[in-house]
Amino acid sequence: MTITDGRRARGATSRSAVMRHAVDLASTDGLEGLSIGRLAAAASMSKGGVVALFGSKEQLQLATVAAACEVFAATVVSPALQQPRGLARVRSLAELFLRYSEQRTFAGGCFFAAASAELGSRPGPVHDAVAAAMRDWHGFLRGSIVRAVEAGELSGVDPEQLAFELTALLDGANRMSLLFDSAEPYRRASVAINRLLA
Amino acid sequence: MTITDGRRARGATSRSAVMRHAVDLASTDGLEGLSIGRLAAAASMSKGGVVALFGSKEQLQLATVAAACEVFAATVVSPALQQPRGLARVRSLAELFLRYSEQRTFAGGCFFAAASAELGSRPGPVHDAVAAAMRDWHGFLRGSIVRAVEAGELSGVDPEQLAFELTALLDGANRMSLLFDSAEPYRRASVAINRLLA
DNA sequence: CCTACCGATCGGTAGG
DNA sequence: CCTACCGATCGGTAGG
Repeated sequence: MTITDGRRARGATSRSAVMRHAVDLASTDGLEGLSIGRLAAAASMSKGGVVALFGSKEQLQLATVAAACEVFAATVVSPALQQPRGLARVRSLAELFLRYSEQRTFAGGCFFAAASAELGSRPGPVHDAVAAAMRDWHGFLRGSIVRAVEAGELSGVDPEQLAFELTALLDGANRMSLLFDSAEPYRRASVAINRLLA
Repeated sequence: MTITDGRRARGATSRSAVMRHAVDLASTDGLEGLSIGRLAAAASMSKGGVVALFGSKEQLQLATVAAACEVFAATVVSPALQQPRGLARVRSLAELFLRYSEQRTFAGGCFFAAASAELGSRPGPVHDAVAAAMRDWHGFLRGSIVRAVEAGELSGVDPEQLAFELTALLDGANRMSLLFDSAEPYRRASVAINRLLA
């Protein structure tokens, strides 16, 4: 027996439409700066409508983090899966991340860099969701490095240590590019990463 | 002829007392989240009093950035000047930065990491003040590296490139330690920095 | 999904 | 430095 609930289908469509605005607003103004009123205005909707869709600001923030995860997965992780396991995939992940940041997939640069800086020292469910997303990403990167080590393409390497250094360089390039409005940090990061993966 | 303006002297004392609270609030809640009302409450003062001392929120933010610069200079830069020019000073700067972050000199970790992430994509005088502070710090680090190269203590090194990599590792350690509430990133950063400076 | 409304807080001003 | 106040906006509720 199929339930044909038109309201639920419309709700899902509305949610994803509003979500696009939410992710953009949060990437520039932060998850705390993402207000229900301004989001409603951006989505040409009433405040009550946004509240009806998401319930509370915290749930809106959690939905926004989840939506950003999907964008990140589609932009960085999925394309890298087209590459064979091992060093090629590690290189691909680094390059795709730099492109994702440089092309300003999110208006305010890497969504997770902004979110983790904003929530780094404030406990709560939203902090935990951001930390979990970062853990997933680090874990995926580290796993990819492990494959490269197993294949003998990287020798004398501690995967955890290399994962730390790669993410530091990727995030550093994102931050400095935003702060100084320059593309040079991306080239600096590439140079360092190529040396680490040589 | 000496001007003895008791009000001005009292104003300066009050300002620096309020400033200490402002820097702490901004390091956890961000420069935008630093509200005049909560700062007044933290300093046991009326809102009007805070406004009288600083004039506007933007001027309060600028004063807060300046105060954070002084703390950073006293905690990281000045002690490093005790070391002789060259590689010893570069090592000292890196170690002092990691200690400054790990000891939570600011409640929310490195003040400038938080501020630059928050204001990275929002133009204005406060953004410019933060960017200028970061530029000074990078310039000092790069200059210290140049001395080490000139002294023959670092060979085959591009100072600009090395400065980028060091700051990426230092900021990366700060961010990951805050996000995951762990001291491990500091050890990872030390390992990488020791290799770069070997 | 809407309108209408709630109490709280925002940055800032007036006047002393 | 204070009190008293301004209009705007905040997150959220009520009722439909």
